[in-house]
Amino acid sequence: MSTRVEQRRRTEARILTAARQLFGEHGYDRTTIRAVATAAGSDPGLVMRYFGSKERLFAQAAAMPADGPIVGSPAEIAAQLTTALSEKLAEEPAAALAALRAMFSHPEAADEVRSAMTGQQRQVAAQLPGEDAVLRSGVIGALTLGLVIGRHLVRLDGLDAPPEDVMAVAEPLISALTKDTSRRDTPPEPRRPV
Amino acid sequence: MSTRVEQRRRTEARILTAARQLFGEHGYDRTTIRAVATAAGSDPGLVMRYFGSKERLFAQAAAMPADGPIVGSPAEIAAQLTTALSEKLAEEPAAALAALRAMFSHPEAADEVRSAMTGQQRQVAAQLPGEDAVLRSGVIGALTLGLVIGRHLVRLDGLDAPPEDVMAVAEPLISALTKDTSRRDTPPEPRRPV
DNA sequence: GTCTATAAAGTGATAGAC
DNA sequence: GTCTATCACTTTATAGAC
Repeated sequence: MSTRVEQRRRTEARILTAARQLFGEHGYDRTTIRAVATAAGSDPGLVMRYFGSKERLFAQAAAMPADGPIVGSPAEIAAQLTTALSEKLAEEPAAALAALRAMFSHPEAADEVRSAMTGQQRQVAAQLPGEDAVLRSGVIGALTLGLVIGRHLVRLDGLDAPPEDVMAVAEPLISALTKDTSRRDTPPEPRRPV
Repeated sequence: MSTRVEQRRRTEARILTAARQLFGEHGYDRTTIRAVATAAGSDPGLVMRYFGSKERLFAQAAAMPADGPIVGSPAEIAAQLTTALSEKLAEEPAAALAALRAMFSHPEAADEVRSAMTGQQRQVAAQLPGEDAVLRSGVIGALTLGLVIGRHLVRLDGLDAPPEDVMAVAEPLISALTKDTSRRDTPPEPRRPV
C-alpha cells in the first residue's frame, strides 16, 4: 500500500528475477549474493536481509511451477504432455532452468526437480496401460528432460529449431510411449505432409 | 620400469580414479583437491605436483571417450546408436558422468561434452534421409542425454530398470528417428511378444 | 531502512622442510 | 621425491554506521 512496502515489494521482485537468471546461467555455487545484488541494482546486505540466506533465496527463485494434473485416456495424456513440453521449449522457463542447472551440483535443487518430475511421472504411469507403464513414463520424463536441457542449457546441435518443428518430431514419440509397448516394436507409420 | 616410476604411475592412476568419482558425484566446484587427495590416499601437494592445477586434473579425469565412427544405412546407424546407448546405461561411464555433471556449472566441461556430442550428431545427420535430419539427430542426442542423466545422475523414477528393459523401450524410438519423419506421424505398429 | 565494514571459514596454489 | 605449512583470495553472513 504505502510507498514503503510498495518499494520493497518491487526490490524483492527485481532481486528474484536477477537471481533466477544468474542461477540459471551459472548454477548455485558460482552465483554470488554480490552478483545478484549488483544485477538487481541493490546491495548484498539487503539481499540477505530480505531472504535470510543464499539457500532461501535460491529456493524462492528456483521453485518449479508445477504443471497441472494430467488425466484422461492415453491419447489425452499424450496431448497434455505434448502441450506442456511445447511450452517449455518455446518460452525459456526461468525458474525451472535455474533448478535444472543447479541440480547437478546442489542436492537441494536436485530434490526439487526430482520431486516435481516424480510426482508427474507417477500420475501418468498410473493411467497408462501395459506392465512397463512406469518405465515408459520414465522414458517420457527422460526425453522431456533431454529436450529442455538440450535446447536451453546445453544448446545441442539441431535443437535450436522452431518449437513447432521440434514438437513435430517429439510428439509421435510421446504418443507412442503412452501406448502399451509390450506388444509393439515397429517404428511409426508413414503419414502425409510436413 | 624402475620401482620409482611404477609407484608414481600407480599413484597417478589412483588420483585419477578418485577424481573421476568425486567430480561425478559432486561436480567441479564442490570437489576439492584435498578431498581427491584423501580419497586417493595421497596428499594435496602431490596432486598439484602431478597435475599442475585443478583444471588440468579435471580435464584428464573427465575426458570423454569418443564413440567410434557411426556409418551405414539408417537401420545400421540406429543399431550402432542403440548399442552405444545400451553400454552407457549398463556400465556407469565414470569419465563421461564427471563431464556431464560438471558441465552445468563449469563451462570447460560443457565444451567437452558439447563437442563430443556435436561431432557424433553431425556425423549421423549427414547420413540420415529427410530435410529434418539435423533436428532428428538432435532429438536422438537429447533422448540419449536424458536417459543417461536420468538414470545415472538424477535417478529418475522408472529408469532404474535393467538396461535391456530400458532399451526395449528406447530402441523403437531411435529406430523411428533414423527414418524420414517429414512423411510420418502415426505411432509404432503393434508387434508380437515381450 | 539502507548500506558499509568486517568476521569466520574454506579454497587453490606455492614454498620449502624432510 | 614426498608432504607440511602457509599465502592470498573469495565466499556467506553479521554487526553496526548513517
